[in-house]
Amino acid sequence: MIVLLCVKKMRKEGISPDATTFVCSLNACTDSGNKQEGLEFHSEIEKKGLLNKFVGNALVDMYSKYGSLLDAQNVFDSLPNRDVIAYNSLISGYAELGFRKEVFNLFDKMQHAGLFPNAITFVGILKACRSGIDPMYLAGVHAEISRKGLLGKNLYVGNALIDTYCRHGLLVEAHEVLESLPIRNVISWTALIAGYVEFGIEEKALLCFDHMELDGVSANSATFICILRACSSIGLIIKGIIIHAEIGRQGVLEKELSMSTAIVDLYVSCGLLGRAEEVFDKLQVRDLILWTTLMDGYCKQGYGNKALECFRKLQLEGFCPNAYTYVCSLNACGQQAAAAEGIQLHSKLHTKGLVQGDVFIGNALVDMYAKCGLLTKAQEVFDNLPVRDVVSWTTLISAYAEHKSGEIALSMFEKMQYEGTSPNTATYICILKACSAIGAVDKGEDIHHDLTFHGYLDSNLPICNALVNMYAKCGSLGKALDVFYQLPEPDVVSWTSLIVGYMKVGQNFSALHVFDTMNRDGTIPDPVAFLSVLTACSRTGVLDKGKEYLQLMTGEYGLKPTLKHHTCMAHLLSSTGHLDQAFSLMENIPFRPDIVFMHAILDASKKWGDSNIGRRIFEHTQNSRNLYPSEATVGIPL
DNA sequence: TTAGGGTTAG
Repeated sequence: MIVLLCVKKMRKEGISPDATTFVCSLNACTDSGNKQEGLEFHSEIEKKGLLNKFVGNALVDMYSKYGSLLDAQNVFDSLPNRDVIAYNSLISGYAELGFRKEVFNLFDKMQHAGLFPNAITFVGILKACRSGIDPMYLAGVHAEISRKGLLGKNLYVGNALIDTYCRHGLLVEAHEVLESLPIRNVISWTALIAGYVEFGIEEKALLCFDHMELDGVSANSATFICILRACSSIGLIIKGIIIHAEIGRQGVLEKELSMSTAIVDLYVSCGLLGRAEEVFDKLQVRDLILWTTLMDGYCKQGYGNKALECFRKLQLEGFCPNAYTYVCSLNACGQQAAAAEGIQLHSKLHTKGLVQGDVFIGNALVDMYAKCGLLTKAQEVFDNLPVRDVVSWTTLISAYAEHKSGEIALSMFEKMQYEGTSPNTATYICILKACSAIGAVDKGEDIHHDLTFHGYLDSNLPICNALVNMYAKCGSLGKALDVFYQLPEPDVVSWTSLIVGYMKVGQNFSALHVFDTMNRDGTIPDPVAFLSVLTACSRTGVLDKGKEYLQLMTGEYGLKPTLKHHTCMAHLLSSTGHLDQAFSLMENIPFRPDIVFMHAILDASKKWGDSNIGRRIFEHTQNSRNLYPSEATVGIPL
């Protein structure tokens, strides 16, 4: 800005800018993004015939940085002699926007012209290699950089190489490059940490962060943002709070909104809504990304209503929702089964042309309709999508699997592959769920073979769990056990699937035994595991054990029982003749009992011939709403 | 006087 003011002052004093003045002015325009003034300088330069090598290069650089690649190319083509700097400027411009072919053409051309690519050229080449290239090619570029001895001398090249490897998920290679560098700075470390976070290897990201500090390199805001994201993803709230305090000490928090966004994301993702709101409310300036982050967090925590409230508020504050915001609002509508609001959003998105224009929005719409139970609408939106990706298909398959249309889910799974889309982890989990819902164990076995063939079972615990669960629910306990015993480290989901498997074939005492084995094994039970073991208790009528497990759940593990847990206990109490205790449970739990709960007691009161309890239940029912007829039974669904 | 690296919601 100061440069441009100086030039103005110069002109007032009657001094004409020369080529050097123009170079400085063009750079000032480039840095400040002052496009209009840059264009004016360009035409003045042309008029005055001041286009020398330096001015030309500054122009190429300016247009490249503006992303006006046609203009950059035109200036470049008009230069009588192009040096390495001209090539590098244009290469960087094309690389920034992902025009790989142009970058590689220029790279060849400069060498044919007898020019030697330098470190800066390779930074551009690496940027062009961020996506869409064979990793083998990247290894070749790496070899060439090493051969030229550029890695030891120039930190920029090393850092760009780390980043490029990371973007391909080649984290071992990226880490090796970092280790091999004679000097590393905060950017080298941050690039690697970002890579680990992006590919879900948060533990390694955190190790790198510690290593970096031991190396004497201080984190900056970019590093903090990455590490906060790691904490948020794996729910490492204590570490997150420590980082938050550290950021506060360094006083960098107020400067960057993106850092506050990462902190809000951390708290909301770890369920500390109060803290998230506190940080959010204190901010003087807010942007759409911050609002959307809060909305997304609310959705993930199951507060779709709060997310929709945000959606209204942010618009009142004058923000115009973008595709991300709409995706979050659609998620919230689905979660709340708010069909009316969802339909309203759909028509708005349709008017804006976003339904056809953005596959994420299309997918979110399919999901919203599915979650609202409007499967015909979901199918209709899906059919009209101009592009369908694996997420579109998986959303639809999941919709049918969830709504007891396992057969349709299976046929969609076939159609998806026929139309050339390969299933991913999420698709396989959905389709295995569909198989278990309709007892299609044969189809499940076919999928098992596919999964083995594609090597999924060696490393993918969620898929293995879905397989154990599918065999268990289909009553093929032996096959469920076969998969289970192959698992190097079964988790609570694997164990719970096995418990369900034993119950499915009526071996309820064995189910209890599995739970005890899991506990001895050191696997921490979750609410679903407790629901499964309480179901087994209620089926076998072992009241003492049931009370023991509930005590374990609330005492040792500090978990809050849900209505379903209480329903198991009510069933257990009443079926063992303790109707009074069951009734008092009903009166004392912090939930309104549903029809399943009522039936659990009513059935037993018939069995024990206690019409008095029956009457009391009936009276209680009269006072309760929400007692729709239900197909649900006591405990975990088998 | 001209070229270069990491972070920010689906």
